[in-house]
Amino acid sequence: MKIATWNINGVKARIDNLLHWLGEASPDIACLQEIKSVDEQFPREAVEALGYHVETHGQKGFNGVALLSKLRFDEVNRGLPGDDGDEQARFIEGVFSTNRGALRVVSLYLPNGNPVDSEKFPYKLGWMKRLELWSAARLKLEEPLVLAGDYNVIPEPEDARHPEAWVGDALFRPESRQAFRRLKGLGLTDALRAVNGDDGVYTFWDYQGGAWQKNNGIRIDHLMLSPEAADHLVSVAVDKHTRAWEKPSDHVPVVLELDLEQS
DNA sequence: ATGGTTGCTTTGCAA
Repeated sequence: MKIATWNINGVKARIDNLLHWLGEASPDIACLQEIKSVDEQFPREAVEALGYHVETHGQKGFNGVALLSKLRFDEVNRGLPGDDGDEQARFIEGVFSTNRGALRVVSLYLPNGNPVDSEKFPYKLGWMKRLELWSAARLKLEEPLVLAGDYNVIPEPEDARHPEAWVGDALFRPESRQAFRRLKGLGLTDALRAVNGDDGVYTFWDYQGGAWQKNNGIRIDHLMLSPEAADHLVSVAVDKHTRAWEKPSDHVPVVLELDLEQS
């Protein structure tokens, strides 16, 4: 079972890249972020033609997440609980049937949080607290759970080519990193870190300043696994080559393989 | 070096 996450930075601008990547990577479940589209305008027919079921949680202009799955959805839940006033589309959960029972997969787009002296930073930290509470409740189910997405958090200095340039940024502020550590402390495994160690693997390179050419990257796209999912961890790969494509997203896909089968 | 790039809500905003 291959489960991937990719911030595609606009599904309408990226549809050719998305279809090409789905064809070559063939994930069983793909978690997309920043579709920047309302549900009605998501190019679902083109994706369905490749054998995927499509569930979206979109909004006009920005944010928006989606789940694409070769498996039938048993259940879909939109929105992160804990704040009825939160209108931003950043969270969608799908439930699937496997040979080991229910598998839960979340596509999440955590708030960026910049600038830190605006209301955006407390919104980010509040969102992370809600994610922690939600995760703690889900972990009690003792099921395979994959929390995949753009966390907008650089967990450690090793996750940036130039960590000194990120000091003070919402992605690297102590409060953001602490909240990420609290999430891990619940018992979640950072899959890419577990497989690769601290060896400078990145998932995002800014469009500006020749960041890609200089490998000035950061690792902010993460797949967090419950113990029941981590027990089945086979491999994690970063599809770095997509960053060199025409009209690339500034993020690249991360692909997780679990020793689970659909049923 | 107060810049640089991309996508959408477009001549501003969010990333």
